[in-house]
Amino acid sequence: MASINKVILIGNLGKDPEVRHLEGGVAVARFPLATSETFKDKNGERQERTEWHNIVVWRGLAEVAEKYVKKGQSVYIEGRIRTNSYQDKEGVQRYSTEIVADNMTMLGGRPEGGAVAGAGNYGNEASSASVSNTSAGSGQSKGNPSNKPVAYEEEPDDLPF
Amino acid sequence: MASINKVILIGNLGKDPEVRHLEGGVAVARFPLATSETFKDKNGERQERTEWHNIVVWRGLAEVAEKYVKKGQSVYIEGRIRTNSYQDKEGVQRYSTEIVADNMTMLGGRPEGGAVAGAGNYGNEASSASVSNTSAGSGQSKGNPSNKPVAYEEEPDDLPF
Amino acid sequence: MASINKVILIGNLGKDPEVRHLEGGVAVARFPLATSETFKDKNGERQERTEWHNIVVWRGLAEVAEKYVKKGQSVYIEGRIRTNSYQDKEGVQRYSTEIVADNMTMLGGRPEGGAVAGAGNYGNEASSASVSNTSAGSGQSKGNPSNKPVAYEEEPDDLPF
Amino acid sequence: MASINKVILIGNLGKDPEVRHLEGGVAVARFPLATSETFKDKNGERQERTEWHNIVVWRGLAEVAEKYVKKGQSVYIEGRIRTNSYQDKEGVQRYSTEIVADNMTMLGGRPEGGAVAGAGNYGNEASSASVSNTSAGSGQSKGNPSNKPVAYEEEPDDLPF
DNA sequence: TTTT
DNA sequence: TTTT
Repeated sequence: MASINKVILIGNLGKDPEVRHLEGGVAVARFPLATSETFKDKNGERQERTEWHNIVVWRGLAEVAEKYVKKGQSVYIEGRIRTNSYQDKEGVQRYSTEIVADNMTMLGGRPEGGAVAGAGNYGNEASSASVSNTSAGSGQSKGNPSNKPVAYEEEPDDLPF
Repeated sequence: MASINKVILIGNLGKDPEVRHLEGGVAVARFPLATSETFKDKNGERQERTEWHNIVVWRGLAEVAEKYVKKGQSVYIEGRIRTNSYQDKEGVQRYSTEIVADNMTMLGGRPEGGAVAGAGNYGNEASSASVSNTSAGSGQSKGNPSNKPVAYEEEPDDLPF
Repeated sequence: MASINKVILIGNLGKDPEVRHLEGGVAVARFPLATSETFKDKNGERQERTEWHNIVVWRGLAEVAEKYVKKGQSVYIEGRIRTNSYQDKEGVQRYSTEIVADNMTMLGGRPEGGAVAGAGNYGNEASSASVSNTSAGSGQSKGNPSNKPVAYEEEPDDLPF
Repeated sequence: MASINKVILIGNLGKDPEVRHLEGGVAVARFPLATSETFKDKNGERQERTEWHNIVVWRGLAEVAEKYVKKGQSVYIEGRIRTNSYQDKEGVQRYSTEIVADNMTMLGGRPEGGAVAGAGNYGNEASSASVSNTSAGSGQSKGNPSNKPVAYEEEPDDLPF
């Protein structure tokens, strides 16, 4: 059936990406991304609300995230919403929502250390669709022998990442 | 800070909208929306995965939803992601993600009863930005004396709906 | 430099797609797509304005367009804006804007003949990213010996279509 | 009829905005915005293509553009495509495409003079939906006695800007 | 030149 | 947990 599931975010990373290399060499990176909006409450006072998004990127984009994207930086994300369900220890069905990104573009922002020079610095490298999403150097294991995907991290070939 | 939080969905309603009228006459409608994607698994078999989105619409759009949108129909939704947090009965912090829609356009689809004639039938009424989002006829209470917003349903003037 | 160029349209085809097969078998389809908006003029009268978009689709999507998409139908298009420049016969620089689609999903609508049954009928076939955008059967020329791409229709491998 | 016409751009201003104040005090700003994409040509060489978009912003956003947005800066634009038609001096029908923005967010970038301090500096002021789009201080004419809207710049109340 |  |  005709279906669209599309998300566009511009926000700042709350932490450095956490990168894992699954069996077969496929990379996955995760990081929290903050978006905030300001509004006036009923007393006319300016308020701010921050939304936290769990971003997941796969393969080539994950390796870009690993190398170039840091806490504090601003990125553009294009992807889709995905809600995973699992059972908590009491056996209750729980849900966890994440954004699977298929495009990520760095916009600059305030990197921490200082190593990353400035806004848009790695724009070309990181940009968007041109970053290959095919398996990222399978075989060239980057020292991740024991990492296992968590329960809801199904085999990458099973799902349309 | 520069921030964008935008969602675009095309999907089908899993149920008729549930509409409530808060104090002051502000309407809120909620309904589940399904999007699905097909992909090949590692055996080359076609698989389908359905994503369920919790849609929330306010004020004028809620009244449009109440009158014209039914289970099975296809709608275009534009909005933003919002994650509410609450404590479950064990005191554990839980999260619930919804899509607050600020544009909703009917695309037709498969209404159930038959009362709704056809695709796009009410398109003009329902369409998008032209639907007023200012308080929907405050005072003209539609018989909802006891309904109280749930905990995370804060006062509408407190939040940028 | 960090750059995004993204268009999302839902509209109706003004004509059947015109399909051409370039040397090498790459297919290109073009069709006009109407979007319309209604608004109140200063006398409070409802007015309608229709926008016409020149849609271009390549390769696999062009073949989907050729087979399944007809005048009158409603489609979802995702793509990017592209403005071609050329000189008119007086040597004046002119511009022509088109939308290069990389995702096209049929939403139904009112096909003419009647052969196309109903809304979303070919949704699965046509849908989105899963439609291959790799060269569409090169070699299997579909009888297009003399068609040459127009001036601004550069070699497909030269441009990121 | 169900119709969507939506554009999302991130790019850099090619010039400072040109602002005009129509009768009634309504402001309009225009500026060219560049987006660029890189791709490999058939020789495997990296090529870049730049797209120029004619951005138009009205009312409150125009005044934000006038005050805070400068050549070289990076902005996020959300709007819709609009193609105006006119007759050239030979009486031939010509078309000119522009993007009417209804959301503009500054992302920083490379302002020229140096007066504008840094990335996202005026983000809060400029941001998005919160910028009023109602008539921008009618009466407080900013010294624009003779400027007349060009032919295709119809009365603002006639069109859904 | 579409659709409502 | 980010940013302004």
